[in-house]
Amino acid sequence: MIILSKLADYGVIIATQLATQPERQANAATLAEETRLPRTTVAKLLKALAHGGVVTASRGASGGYRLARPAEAISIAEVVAAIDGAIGVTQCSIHGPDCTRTTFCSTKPHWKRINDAVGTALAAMTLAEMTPANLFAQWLKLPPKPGPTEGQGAAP
Amino acid sequence: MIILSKLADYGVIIATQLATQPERQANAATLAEETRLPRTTVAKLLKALAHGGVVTASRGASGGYRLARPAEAISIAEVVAAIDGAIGVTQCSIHGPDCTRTTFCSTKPHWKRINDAVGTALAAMTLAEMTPANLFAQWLKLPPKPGPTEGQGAAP
DNA sequence: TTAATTTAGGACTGTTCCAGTACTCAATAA
DNA sequence: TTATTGAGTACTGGAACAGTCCTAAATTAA
Ligand code: SF4
Ligand code: SF4
Repeated sequence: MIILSKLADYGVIIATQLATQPERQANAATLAEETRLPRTTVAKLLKALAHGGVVTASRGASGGYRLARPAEAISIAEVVAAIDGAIGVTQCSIHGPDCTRTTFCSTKPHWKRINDAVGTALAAMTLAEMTPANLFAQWLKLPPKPGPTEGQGAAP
Repeated sequence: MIILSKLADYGVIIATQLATQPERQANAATLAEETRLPRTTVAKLLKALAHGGVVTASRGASGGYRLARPAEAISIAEVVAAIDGAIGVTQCSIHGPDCTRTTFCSTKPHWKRINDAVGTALAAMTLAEMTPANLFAQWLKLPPKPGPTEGQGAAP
């Protein structure tokens, strides 16, 4: 059971690539080469990322994409949501009363806790932490985030 | 982007139904009526749950299913894995070097953290906590998990 | 102005996998 | 024996995914 779709996975790769050189403006073809992904697929994903507000686009000659915000301020959850849509564990977590069982389903109220925990897991990791440079921090066993961390126990 | 498949969702519902009366042995048809799910689908799911070690089956007349262990010792992750297979965020999290990009993928090493966090979220919730009876604890804002088996006593 | 570049926005297609059903075989109790 | 119940497998329709392609619009350079 793989949670992320291939495209969402690739989307994170592309966004991470942009995060390595935040100032540069790269076009779709260049990013495709650097990430070794199909050009057409990269173009499609960048459109979705732009639509989701993760990257900003400039059209025309010498145009391209760059991150809409600093990499530290973009979470993996945002990138994934821009491609695969809102993240939720069950159908009722996203589309509300779309599921016909919503009126009498006994497990429905309990899913919220799991839903929040999963969402937190994806929202806690930023693009900056996905870059290769950040790998050093993990090798050195530095604390992953100096700010609010250790969010294992859900405490709403 | 819905994480759980419908069948996994239904599997948790069925397992939770069994958890409400752990001593009883119920057959597939009865569980289907109680959960208001299609009989054939329930039968299919119970087979998968039995295969995954979540429930034990007794064949023959007056046969049926019951939980393989106390509800407090069965996590949601187990139930989901019994139906949808091993849980992982990316392809490389489960099938290892199946993805052709595994040798040069820059994001691969970072997914582990997210993968663990998601797995923990699903492993932390037990079937006992999914039962309707446990809903009282949340209404009273009691600590979600006082201990492995301490939840039975009535809360003041 | 003209031409080249680059993204925006759909439309399209083949494939895979999900969800549900049906059938036969094996085991058990009355 | 015989009715009951799960085990195992096979099958099908349909939805969603993954990938490609085309035309229009915006921007820059000549
Ligand atoms: S209402 Fe129940 S069956 Fe429907 S999506 Fe929510 S948990 Fe699943
Ligand atoms: S190796 Fe990279 S592209 Fe392949 S599944 Fe892992 S993260 Fe995704």
